[in-house]
Amino acid sequence: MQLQAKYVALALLSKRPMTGYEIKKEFEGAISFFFDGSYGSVYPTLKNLEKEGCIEKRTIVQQDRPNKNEFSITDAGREVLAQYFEQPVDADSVRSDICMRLFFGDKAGDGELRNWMEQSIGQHEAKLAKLQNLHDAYRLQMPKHQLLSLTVGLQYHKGQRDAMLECIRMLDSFERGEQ
Amino acid sequence: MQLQAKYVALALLSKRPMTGYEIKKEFEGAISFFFDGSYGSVYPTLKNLEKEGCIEKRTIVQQDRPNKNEFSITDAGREVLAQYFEQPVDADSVRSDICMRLFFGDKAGDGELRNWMEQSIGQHEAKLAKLQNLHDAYRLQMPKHQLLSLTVGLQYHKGQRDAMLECIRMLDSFERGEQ
DNA sequence: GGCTACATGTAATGCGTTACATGATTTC
DNA sequence: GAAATCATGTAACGCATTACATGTAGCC
Repeated sequence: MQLQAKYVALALLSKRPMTGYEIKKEFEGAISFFFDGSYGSVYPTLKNLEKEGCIEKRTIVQQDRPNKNEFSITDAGREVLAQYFEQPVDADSVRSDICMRLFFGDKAGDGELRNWMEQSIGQHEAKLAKLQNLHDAYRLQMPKHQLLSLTVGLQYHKGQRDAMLECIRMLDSFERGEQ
Repeated sequence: MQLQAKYVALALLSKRPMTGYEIKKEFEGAISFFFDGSYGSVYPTLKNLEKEGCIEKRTIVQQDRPNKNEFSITDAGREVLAQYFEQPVDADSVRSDICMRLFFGDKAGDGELRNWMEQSIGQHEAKLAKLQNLHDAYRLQMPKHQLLSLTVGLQYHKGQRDAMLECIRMLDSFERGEQ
């Protein structure tokens, strides 16, 4: 059983009822470290979950804004979520373009390799800043397990940024002929 | 342009001609850190690449073994690969079941959380051992950029393992009431 | 006047997974 | 005798992505 939008949505709805729009917002916060999904995955996922009886829709009419569809989890949904948590932990899956480029970058010059690594460093630092903000802003109200998850995310981006910096140093030393 | 089986296969074939079976083997080695794919993705991918003129098939008849289909990259394929490398670096994508469980694990007991983290530690250590073996065995023959990629992979698994250990310590201190 | 936030969805397409299907040879 | 390695593929299905499509309200 792998991590998919379905379970993340269900887990969010187990805290409180939400709209698709709000779920997507959550995907962009602390969750963005371990999962990401677009509207194109959120709405179809909700539709399926509703069809399966895992969630229920309630339409909230608004005059000044577009109407909302608010979903709440059902007992069946809670059961599906519980079954997910009973499964063995699935290994993390990583897809890394930068590593692909490092691995196969024999035809790229050192300048290009360096440029790629700097792009990657920028990406990790942006995410780091985001997670750090969340951490600083909500540390005190956040349930302890959420803090644990954030810790892992912070570690990941720090570790990858540092690994890139280390690689740049390695490149430098290669250039100086210290093979 | 995201990292997909297509580009990994093309990059492997840019080094030397290979069969689908060999490509799958490569997926299980150092590449496994940044990409993974099953036979069900390898063979259809090769078929598509051939249809697009990016690779060429040569059947090698063997008497004692099943026949092989060996693929080599064409100029068109080299061009497609070069275009891939010209794109901006795509951010790494991570999907982490363990972080999902930490984030939403409010209903799980501390024992369960700990058990999950230990599973995760085991997974990272297994990968670590594999990459470390590759590193030790081929460090001297390996091109420098492949070494860089391995460095990043090692860092990742070490970092995640250590983050899990840190989380276990945090759990302990929560338990002792040091909120 | 333009951008952002709010709010929902569909259609086409692509990519990948799992399971199925086969079968010889070599090694323990 | 059993298991692993070599070797190739298909079919069904599921999940996700991208782009499209629409429209208001409030802020700068």
